[in-house]
Amino acid sequence: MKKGHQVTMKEIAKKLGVSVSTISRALKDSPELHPDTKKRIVEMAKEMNYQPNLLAQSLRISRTNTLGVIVPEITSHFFASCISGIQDHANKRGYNVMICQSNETLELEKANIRTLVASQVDGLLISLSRETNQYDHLLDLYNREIPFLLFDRVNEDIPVSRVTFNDEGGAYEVTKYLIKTGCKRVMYVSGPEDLYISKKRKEGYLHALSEFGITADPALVKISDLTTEGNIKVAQEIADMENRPDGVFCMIDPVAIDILTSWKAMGIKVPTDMALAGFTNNPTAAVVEPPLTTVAQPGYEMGKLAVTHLLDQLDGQASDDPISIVLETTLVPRQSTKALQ
Amino acid sequence: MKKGHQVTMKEIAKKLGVSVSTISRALKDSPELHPDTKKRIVEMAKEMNYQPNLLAQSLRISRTNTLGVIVPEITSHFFASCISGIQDHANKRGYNVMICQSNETLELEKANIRTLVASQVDGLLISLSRETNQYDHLLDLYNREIPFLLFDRVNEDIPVSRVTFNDEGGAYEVTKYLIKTGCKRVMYVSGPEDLYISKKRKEGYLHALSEFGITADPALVKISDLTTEGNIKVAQEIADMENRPDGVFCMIDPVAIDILTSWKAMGIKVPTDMALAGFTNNPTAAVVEPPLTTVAQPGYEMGKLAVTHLLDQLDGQASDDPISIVLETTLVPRQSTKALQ
DNA sequence: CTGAAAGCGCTAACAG
DNA sequence: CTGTTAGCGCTTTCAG
Repeated sequence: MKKGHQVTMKEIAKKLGVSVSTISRALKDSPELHPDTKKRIVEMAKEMNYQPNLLAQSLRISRTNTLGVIVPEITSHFFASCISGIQDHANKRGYNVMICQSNETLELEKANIRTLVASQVDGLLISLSRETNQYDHLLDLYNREIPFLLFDRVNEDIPVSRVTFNDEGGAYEVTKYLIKTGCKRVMYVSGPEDLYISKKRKEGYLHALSEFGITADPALVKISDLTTEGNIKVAQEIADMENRPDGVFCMIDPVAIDILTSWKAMGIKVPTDMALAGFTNNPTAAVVEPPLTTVAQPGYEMGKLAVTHLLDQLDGQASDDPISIVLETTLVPRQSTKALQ
Repeated sequence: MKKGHQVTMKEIAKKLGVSVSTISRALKDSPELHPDTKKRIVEMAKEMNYQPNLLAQSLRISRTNTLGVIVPEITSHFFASCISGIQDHANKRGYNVMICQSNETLELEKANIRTLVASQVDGLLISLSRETNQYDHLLDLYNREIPFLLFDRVNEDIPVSRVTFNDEGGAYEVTKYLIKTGCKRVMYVSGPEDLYISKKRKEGYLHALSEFGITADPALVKISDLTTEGNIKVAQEIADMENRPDGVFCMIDPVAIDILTSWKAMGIKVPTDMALAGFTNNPTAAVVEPPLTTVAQPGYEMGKLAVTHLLDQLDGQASDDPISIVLETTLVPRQSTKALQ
């Protein structure tokens, strides 16, 4: 299939007997131009259904007005919300967005960066894959002075702006809530330990424990690989414990939901036998039975802040010095935990 | 913030004392080139960390190897799955993807098309917004011979390939299932009547009724505007009916879930008082209580088929004549309906 | 086997 | 106010 012909400035110029530069000027509403010729040109352009070739324009002005976005998984509701926020606010400022997903692999993350850079995007918004434990590709971006920032899944060693949630604070709040609703032995189900959020949320968990004078018990921290199978395994392990926890805080909602489902099948009641809480506030969290207590992370807002900061840097409204933007989370109490007294 | 300098072929040429065309040939592994010079060039390119400028390349060969995708809503799990399928398979064939969302508005749909076309994408994959009831922008694409196809939210009057689900068949199956599990009065809760899927699924619903010799009762078709408020209103109306249905098939899962939630609050039991079924198989459908009987639509697969067909057309492996690809759906029986006897 | 030259569509000095 | 010219980075004839 071959694309049909696109009208160019040259053709308008020929038809009107003027030069291409005049066309160019007329179409960008240059002041130094006779109003009449301008009018003639604009009308003719419309009549011929002229559409500028952004490729040529970008090549010429060496700016594409396009940003690249890399997320681990587009089908995750949270990342989809981020993208939505990024796109809306990029468009608002005249920018387009190219979205890629790394499918949680370092290899694709690198490949995505390569093609986005080759496509001459003006900047990049990146959320790291789970696999990413080495950062040459990011340092390379940094060294080549390609503007980018990290959001949500960040690394703190790269001298670049990042947008994160107050993960520690959110985890602290939910753990505190579990304790205040009567839990004496609160467990934390973490993801792989090298993940940024695994660490941060554990810090919040530990912080809450210590605040209530509870000694952290290593038996009350479990690690899931975050697959459904892994989550089910953890659910089983907890059920098998001689001295079960009475409250379980899971690093992310899907873990909590898998555990909830497993427990249901085993006849374990939530929250009476054990209370359960998650993190993220996925749509599913609201509809499971019982509805899941969790911590809301406004993804759209994160996307908006991230893209706004990057664009501010690009057009000089913000300093190039890296900053860290931290969004607050909100505890969403539901029925998977007991009520406050 | 200014982007750092990017290495160009010119610079490699100067450093090596050869011409730019030689660099170009070496980098695309042209056979008519001395192996030694080729090797020297490739090594130098790597050393200098050369990255081709896709913009310049695309302008020259008038092909971008980029496809544009427009979906109504990126945060919908179904569309996110489609995008995922599109992206994976586009990448596999050396294409990039630019994703846009119309936010269910005609205006943004048009604007998205305009910028994607201006960006010289090689083709477009479009799923129409709910608002789209006029098709000039698509006919324009058609007249300008820009390759595109429609998927899921399609219009049948545009002479262009489309990829859809067998909506009628899916609706037929689920209605039949409701009848076979004992429902005598099955209701259909539709979306706005001009929507393609509203019509198709209604056809399937009516087909099943007639097959069982049941006369369609206009009181057993309700229309929701698909907002949560609208859905709740419908739930209330059903509850208020003197002669309630005993089975309700909703056009999409969110409607069913909102109704389920409303009914729960009113003390109506599902499926004993009324059975309930949806369509799409959203992640939430599996976790509500009771789990929702629904019809699965493999979004990833749809994306894959759509992009594969478009790329086949682009590189001549498939005819340019429009075809209609219809994917089958799968009934997913769960506990929101009674069991088969 | 390699180089020179033209040109993709556009913008931006520089002249007039 | 408008045209001429050069060139963004790359590919591709056409010569040699």
